[in-house]
Amino acid sequence: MPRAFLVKKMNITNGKKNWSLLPDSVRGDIYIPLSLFPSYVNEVCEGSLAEHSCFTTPQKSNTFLQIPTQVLSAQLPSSTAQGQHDQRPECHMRTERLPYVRSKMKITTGNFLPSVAPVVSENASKLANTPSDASVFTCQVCQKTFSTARMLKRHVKCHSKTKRYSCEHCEKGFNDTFDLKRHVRTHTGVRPYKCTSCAKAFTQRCSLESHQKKIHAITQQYAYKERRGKVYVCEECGLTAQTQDSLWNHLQAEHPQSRSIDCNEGKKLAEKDNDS
DNA sequence: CATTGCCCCGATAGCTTG
DNA sequence: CAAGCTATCGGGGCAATG
Repeated sequence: MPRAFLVKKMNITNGKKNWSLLPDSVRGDIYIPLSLFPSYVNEVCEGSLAEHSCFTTPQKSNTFLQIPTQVLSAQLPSSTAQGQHDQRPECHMRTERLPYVRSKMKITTGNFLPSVAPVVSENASKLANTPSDASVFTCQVCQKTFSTARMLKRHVKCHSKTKRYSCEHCEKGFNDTFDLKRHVRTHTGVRPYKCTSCAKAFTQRCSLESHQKKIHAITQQYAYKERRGKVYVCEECGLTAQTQDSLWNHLQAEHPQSRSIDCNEGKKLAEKDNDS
């Protein structure tokens, strides 16, 4: 039964939040009215063309899109919006629905606010002279900029139809193994993140932290984007271990048939090879 | 040594449910 | 409307590779 949360609909409410007023260090996101998105970009995104064509070398001129400076400097087209549109056939749950358009776009460089964001590489070259001296790599599909080619290359995949990892339960595709693993928990019911104040448990850490903050007034003492302690999750029963060895022992004792054993076996062997 | 791929992560949007 | 759920995607560590 398709969950309705997967049936996303366009909900571009201009002015819902004035993201341009927020410093990137605080939010890093801006909202893009769909009306500002050039229609021909959609055509460009068809098929795998995006994956092949949306690179620019750093600082080089960008003639792929000619979007007015005043438009882009305030509101850039949503990359994920187009990506989602293309990705519809990947999931049967989403087919024959309105194309889901994410209104959010993350500004990843952190070096500039939307109001002063460089539009094309002429301005980007100026950005390269910022103290961080970060190069700017621009996606030619959505004009999103990245400080490294590596980030751009990965971003380009979101414009592509192809998903490398698919869920064996629902055939939904993901670009990231971790995203797939996290998704599978929705089928297996594994909820590794348990609230210490009540009996509730969650599939994602942020859900737990949100719950603790709202319900128990427990605020995590972490800085923005600070990493929490790593937990090793048994995807068979949801048990969490503090170390890989603990998880390994648990798997051997409780789930000897688990495929996780095989995966961990490989890692263990690799570690042994490295040690020797 | 630079690049690349894999893996894991947090932040958050947009949705459903009660 | 608050709480909870899930997907998306950028950031970054680390090991493998050329």
